[in-house]
Amino acid sequence: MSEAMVLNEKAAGGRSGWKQDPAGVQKNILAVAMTEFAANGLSGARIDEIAAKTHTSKRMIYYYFGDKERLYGRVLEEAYRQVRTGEQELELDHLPPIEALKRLAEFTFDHHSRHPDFIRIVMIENIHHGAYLEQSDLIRLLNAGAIQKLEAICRRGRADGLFREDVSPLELHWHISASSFFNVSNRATFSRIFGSSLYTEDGQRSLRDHLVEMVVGLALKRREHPRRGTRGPA
Amino acid sequence: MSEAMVLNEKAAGGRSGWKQDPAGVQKNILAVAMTEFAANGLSGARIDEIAAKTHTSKRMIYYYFGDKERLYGRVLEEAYRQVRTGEQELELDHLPPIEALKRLAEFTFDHHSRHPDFIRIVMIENIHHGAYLEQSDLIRLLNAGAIQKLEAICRRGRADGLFREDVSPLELHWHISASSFFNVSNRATFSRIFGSSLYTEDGQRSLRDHLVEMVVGLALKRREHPRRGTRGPA
DNA sequence: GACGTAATTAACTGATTGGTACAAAATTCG
DNA sequence: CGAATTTTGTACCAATCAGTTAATTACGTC
Repeated sequence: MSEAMVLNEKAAGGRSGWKQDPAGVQKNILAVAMTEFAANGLSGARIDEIAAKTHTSKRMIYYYFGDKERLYGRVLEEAYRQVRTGEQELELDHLPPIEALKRLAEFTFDHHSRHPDFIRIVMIENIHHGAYLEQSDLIRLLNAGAIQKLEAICRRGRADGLFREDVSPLELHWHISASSFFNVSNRATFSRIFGSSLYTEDGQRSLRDHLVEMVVGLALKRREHPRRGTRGPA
Repeated sequence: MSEAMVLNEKAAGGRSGWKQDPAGVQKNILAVAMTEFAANGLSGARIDEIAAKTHTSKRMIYYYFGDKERLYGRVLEEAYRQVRTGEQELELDHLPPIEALKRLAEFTFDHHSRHPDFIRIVMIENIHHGAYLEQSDLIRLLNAGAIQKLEAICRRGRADGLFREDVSPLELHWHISASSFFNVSNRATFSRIFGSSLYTEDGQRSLRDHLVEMVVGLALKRREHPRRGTRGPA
């Protein structure tokens, strides 16, 4: 004990000339943690590894974030914040409803592609049954307006007599999200099983364009009678 | 050492009257491991926990499967085997192309819903960048014919002049998979953010029916000229 | 300048983990 | 039947892990 104290005195000696930067340190930890959790998941990521990749020490992770799970929860919030912030830049009000819907679907597809770490964090969160998301008021807040753009488009589309009366912004959002998310989330397995042609530039454009076509088809009023008992738009 | 040997002799004494069942033990381990890996992921699952839930000892896990990762790899194969086996039961050849496509899309959506553990294992495998799937010849074999049914439908649809000439079975498969998979994989986060209305019986039916409608719309030849510069099926 | 608090580093800790060593019972084969 | 092999269980092990302790430096206030 007294020997350990002596050793401590020796080892700690000599560190001086530094400035406190609480905000910077927290930010650095969060950034590194985001990468590590996205790469390895909550269970797989290692605090020592995260600490080693920051400009600070493991102690500060516990000082600022409490424990591993709370750090992960903060990373989850930060991931949502970054992505939702990126979505604000999309301007649709000046476009006619059909154009606006297409633009939104295209943007969403590409936006997901641009944020693989966000996709992975959400994948990991789903593996953990959304338990950490459940505890976050911030994520709820960040997502509160997530489908308002779609709602506005649907209102306008219906008012113009172009969209179905029963079109559901929630479902449209779901379908757009499904394809946009899956495109990133399952690329590893899908491409290994079925080849990587869909993950080329042409393949991605095709997927995106067809998603747009399908979503618009879902939103628009039908113009034909059913054909052969099917309800296909034909 | 000699004391440990004595203790070993004492502890091991008294266990007799058992029959060897190598196949049964392996099967039991695989079943338990599937549940544990699906629940906790590769990193999060614990060998001791898996062993405790089997009818055997941890030693047998290593005896039969070598190590944790190889066990996981076998679980992955087994998951694919079960799901692909389930898909064989679908008979489509007697149906007209449009009906067959609809039936396939519906079946796929429901089939995914019925196998949450498979979905979770694939999610986990994607977190691990498909690295374990990459090492499996069996999975490749199991998936070799995964889109043959779709290919046959598209051939028939094109021959009947109903489907687009450039319809891609691969893309159709992708779109059907995207929605079917996302429906299970992201339920935890989606429902926490947007509510659970889409995960009721009515909501699921709506999602499935709209998926069918969209996919059929993608496959069918268009019957109209573009409208207002859009390429929507209108 | 003294004091109290915040921020920071390095070393330490007990528990857990995947895997191994040893031994015993069951089974097979010549 | 005996020897070799397979199957099985228990106890053990070194490394890793998330988290903690002790100490030092920086900073703000009086």
